[in-house]
Amino acid sequence: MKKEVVMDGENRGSPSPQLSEQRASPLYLQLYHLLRREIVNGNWQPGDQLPSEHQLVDRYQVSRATVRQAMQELLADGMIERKRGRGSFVATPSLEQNLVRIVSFTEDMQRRGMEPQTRLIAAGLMPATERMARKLDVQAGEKLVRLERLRLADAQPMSVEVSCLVYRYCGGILDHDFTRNSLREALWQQFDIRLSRAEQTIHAIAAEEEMAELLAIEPGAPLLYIERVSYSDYDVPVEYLRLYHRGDRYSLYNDLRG
Amino acid sequence: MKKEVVMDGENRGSPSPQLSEQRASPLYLQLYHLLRREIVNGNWQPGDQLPSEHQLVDRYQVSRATVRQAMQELLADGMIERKRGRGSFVATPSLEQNLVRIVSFTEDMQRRGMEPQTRLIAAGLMPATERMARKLDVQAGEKLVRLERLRLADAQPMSVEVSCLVYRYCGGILDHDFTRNSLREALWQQFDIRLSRAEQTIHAIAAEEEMAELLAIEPGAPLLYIERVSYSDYDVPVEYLRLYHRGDRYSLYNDLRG
DNA sequence: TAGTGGTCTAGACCACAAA
DNA sequence: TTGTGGTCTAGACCACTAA
Repeated sequence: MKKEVVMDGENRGSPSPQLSEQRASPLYLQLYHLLRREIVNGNWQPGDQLPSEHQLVDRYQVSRATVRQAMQELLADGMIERKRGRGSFVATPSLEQNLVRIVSFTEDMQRRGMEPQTRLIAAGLMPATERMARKLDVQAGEKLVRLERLRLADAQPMSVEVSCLVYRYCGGILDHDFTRNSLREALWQQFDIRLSRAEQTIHAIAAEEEMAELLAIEPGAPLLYIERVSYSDYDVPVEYLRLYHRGDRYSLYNDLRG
Repeated sequence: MKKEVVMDGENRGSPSPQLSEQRASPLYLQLYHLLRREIVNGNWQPGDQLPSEHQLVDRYQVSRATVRQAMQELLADGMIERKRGRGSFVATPSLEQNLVRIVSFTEDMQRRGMEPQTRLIAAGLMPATERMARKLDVQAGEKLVRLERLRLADAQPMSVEVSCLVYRYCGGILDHDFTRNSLREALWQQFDIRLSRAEQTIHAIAAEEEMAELLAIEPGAPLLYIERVSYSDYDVPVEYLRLYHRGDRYSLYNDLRG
């Protein structure tokens, strides 16, 4: 860098044309989000080469270490691959990612080479049960939005998703067409709520009669059942989601360290 | 650092008393493994404070960035927590770790606050089936060690583990007492094989009659079924493992990024 | 106030891949 | 030979915690 300005916390020497000088968040995180957006929005496709570290240093006027830290985050997300001597490339999305990132059903099915489709089973309001209230950190009885959708892959039932959202945060969300648009998208665009992280548990359960009928399987057939609580930027629980995946059609994949 | 020696790749100025000067592996990885060992061996207990970055810099004569890189790896493993202004601490093992690291049944159960126990169902040799051969990258019919164990928690059946190992790599392993000692331990001590990573898939299946009997459940009851291939340091597949967990007693947990 | 981890810079040498 | 990412150093300022 050509800056001779001493860093003083207020102004570290006009960081870049595009990274905020207000230091709302660390430079490496700003750069991370900026690059991530290019990938998520599809501006950069799987296999595409990212700008080199050197180019990013030049373009955003930050040090190489800062660029590398941003890249490291993308790597941890599984969004890029890096090859010494060659460069950094947008990763081909893998099945593993649905145990690392929050992935939409549509995206998930496309990776599996299947045609996704959605049917709305039910949409309405309900009071929070004890269990839901605990998970969402609200009072029992608090008004929730309940959304039940059947997901199909290649025209065959794959999963049932039951979403429960805190009404207080996203009242008008029921106006949305959930068979066409993603719930996450709606939360973001209409209510400025970004789901920044989630916690989930994974179980094997037997299908109850009602669920079996929806999924076109025998009652008692095994389901991969996932319970997930998603949190906003401010670490407030926003959604309590239950996923019922057909055991004969759906599985998860991941890597372990030794 | 007080070195005025210029780094030249052969000798970067006698790095430290305890980190190899031969640069067999990067300094930060050596330090990572060194610290990791202290934790895995139980020399440092959950909640214990690790030496500060500054102390590690002094002790091992490396730069702070190198220390931080080692710490970063431990953090990614979920083995430590770091608190600004306080220090780094050995993490209390969480249930999440069995989706991040290879965790022994014993360790897993202790985290769940249960008493682990093992019964040997079968141990012997068998020829590799087509499927196994593919997974282990050997010829179909190649001699494998097969090990079947029933795992109990609080004296109740929890899981069945079926291990298949390439006989060529670890012939004499059957002499081991697998109800008392871990398979990983034996591979390491007797054959110098370290399982450095693994790939797994997670399914929900219905218990077959035989499995149901072992696990003391009804035939058809849901199982969390995991298929795992573990690789050695040299990225050679060593073990093909099948885990059958009782759906009513066992579940997995993990965090997602937004 | 002293000590911790978090962020950032500027610059170096390295191994690796491709032309 | 050039350009890439991988490793490493030395030193700086910051925010946070606890005494």
